[in-house]
Amino acid sequence: MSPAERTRPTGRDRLRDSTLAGDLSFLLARANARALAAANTALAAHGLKARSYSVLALAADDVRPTQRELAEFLHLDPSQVVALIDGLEQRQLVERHADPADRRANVLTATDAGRALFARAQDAVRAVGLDSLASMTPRDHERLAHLLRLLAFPD
Amino acid sequence: MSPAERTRPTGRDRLRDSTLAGDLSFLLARANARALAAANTALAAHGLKARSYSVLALAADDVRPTQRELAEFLHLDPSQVVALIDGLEQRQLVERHADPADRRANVLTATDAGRALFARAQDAVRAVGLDSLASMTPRDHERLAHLLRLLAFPD
DNA sequence: CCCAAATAATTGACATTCTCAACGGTTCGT
DNA sequence: ACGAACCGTTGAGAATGTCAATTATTTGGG
Repeated sequence: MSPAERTRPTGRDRLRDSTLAGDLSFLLARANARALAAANTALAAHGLKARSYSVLALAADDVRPTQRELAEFLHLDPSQVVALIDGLEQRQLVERHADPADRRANVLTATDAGRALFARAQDAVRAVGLDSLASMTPRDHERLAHLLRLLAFPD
Repeated sequence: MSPAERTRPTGRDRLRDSTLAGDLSFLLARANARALAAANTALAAHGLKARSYSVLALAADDVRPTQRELAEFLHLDPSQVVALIDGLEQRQLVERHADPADRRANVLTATDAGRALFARAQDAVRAVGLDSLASMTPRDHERLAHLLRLLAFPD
């Protein structure tokens, strides 16, 4: 143990005791950064990232979203959705279908291969997700989800 | 009301009922995206972004962090911290001080102007932050902070 | 019905941010 | 004393974010 660690708080603790560390937005950002990093490493083996995983998840869930709906839901620019879907479509994981009700819009669906890959990717994400949440009771987990929903969907 | 809205769930609701929408990581990402956007628009008037605001906050809070500590705490690459501090230092808001205990390290402090700007920026952030949290009781607010801390600082 | 305005997807340009590798100066362990 | 590890810095290249313009389609008002 170094002298500094005995005589005064270590740098890590000084930062954790800071005003910023008590700020909800900061905690949100840091928790998200951690979850994102964990998810991305888990998904890398399947050739996915958090973004493409989210798109694939919605396509595989029979939500049949249009690209605009995806953009709003994932907080992305419509042009980013184009690139995202291009990548998945080239890998034959998803398909664009012209919406019969509005031929401007494309409805996104998953192929069988897309559903299969998503199932595997979901398992991988769940496996690492447990690391951080193992110490949290199911009750707290549900509480957290509820409170986050209030922030994620305020209206 | 359009026929589609009466006969089946609207696109927005279909997405919110999806499996992905129940995922904690997704809620975290979306809540963070919203908070970040709100903070950034509030900070723009002061020439700050969430990142530079965070750095300034720690400098103004007498935490005296080194650049490496900042990088770890904010989940940034050390090279990004350099650019961030360069910007703040050129505006005379913060100062780099060689750490007497370790001359490789720079300790960051805030100038009087930096503290003054931070105080104003903090007010601006608080003003918009209340919008999303107004419907949340102080009790829930504290619960959420506690649960997020578990995810943000797992060790 | 017709036309202007609004909307969905796409493209391309540009800025910002992320990620890495390399380097000089400093400290640490042995 | 010496090699390994570490801090800050620089620079390059990839990935992401942001925005304007374009085409095709829908919508609403006259």
